[in-house]
Amino acid sequence: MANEKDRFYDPFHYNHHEHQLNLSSSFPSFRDNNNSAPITTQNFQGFHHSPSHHRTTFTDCLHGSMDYNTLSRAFDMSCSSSEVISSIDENPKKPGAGDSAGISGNQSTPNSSVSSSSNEAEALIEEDSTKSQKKDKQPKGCEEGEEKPKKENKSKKKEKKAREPRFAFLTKSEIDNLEDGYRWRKYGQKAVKNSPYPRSYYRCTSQKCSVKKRVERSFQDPSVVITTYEGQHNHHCPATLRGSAASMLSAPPFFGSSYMGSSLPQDFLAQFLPSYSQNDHPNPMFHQNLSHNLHLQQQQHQQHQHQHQFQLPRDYGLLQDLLPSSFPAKQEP
DNA sequence: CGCTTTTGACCTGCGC
DNA sequence: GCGCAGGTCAAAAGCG
Repeated sequence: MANEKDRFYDPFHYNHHEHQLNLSSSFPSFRDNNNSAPITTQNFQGFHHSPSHHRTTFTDCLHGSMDYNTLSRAFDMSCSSSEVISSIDENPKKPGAGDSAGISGNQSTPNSSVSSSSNEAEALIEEDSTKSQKKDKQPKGCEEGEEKPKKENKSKKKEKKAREPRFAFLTKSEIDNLEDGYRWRKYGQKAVKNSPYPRSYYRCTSQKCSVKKRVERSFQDPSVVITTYEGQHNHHCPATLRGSAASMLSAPPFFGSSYMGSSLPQDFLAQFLPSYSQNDHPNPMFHQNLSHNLHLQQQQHQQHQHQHQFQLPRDYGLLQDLLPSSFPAKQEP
């Protein structure tokens, strides 16, 4: 079933000094044509060696059916303020691949040198894609605004409702529910098989917005939070409307203050912005916030390097001080 | 009082 | 068909 979700794109390979995160090794669908060296457990962990710090260090790995919509959706929604280890788009895997693996981690990857987090990322994707393909159920009678018994509703729902695309992030944080500028209401929590950590289900509290997110902690690396967004907000980020601090939230986490002066955002933007024409982005605030934030951050970085210029959310707090020594330092003017 | 969280029950789909 | 696991519902409890 070859729909547009089955298209694969080359992953990003973020090379910054010797740091490289090549999650293509985790995803058989992806191979780096130029640099086949997969990330090893050592260099992956070295990259993230700081223990349980809240950092904004987007590394890379936009992956899977990574088209513009997915990206923009991710940028709009994934305002996680902690260290984003990887962002993963829904990856429809070939059928027959171990669906049961889920995030249980009992699957074997072709490349044994991938990090555990990468393994788990793959597992997550696998779970997402396969589940979303095979159980496209949305047994919500309440959405139609009618009060009917559940069974009646469900028996009616014969036709499969297309599931919203998902976008998952691995985030290194001690905080489970990361601030992303949107308001969420928790509607469920489930124990995850083979994991001591539960999975929480959240819905956007905005009316008519059906975006959901799942938050769970990696059982392999408890410092990693796996956040999976599903759907696209049909409204502005509430925090965006409340000043510059919030406006940061509307930009992706790697535009945060941690990277001021670093080349990563610029490099990253150089890859991305051509496809992000201002006219195209569904969220008019995106570019405004993005350019505004970058400009503001550069200005303030030069003037007040050691001060926090924004009213950052709780997990932004330590950003300035917590960059690992192995990470490229901010360029002093 | 209104909103959010908790939590047990329920539903659905898949594998065996 | 049954059991399992993921996902959702909704009443109750909690909170500001």
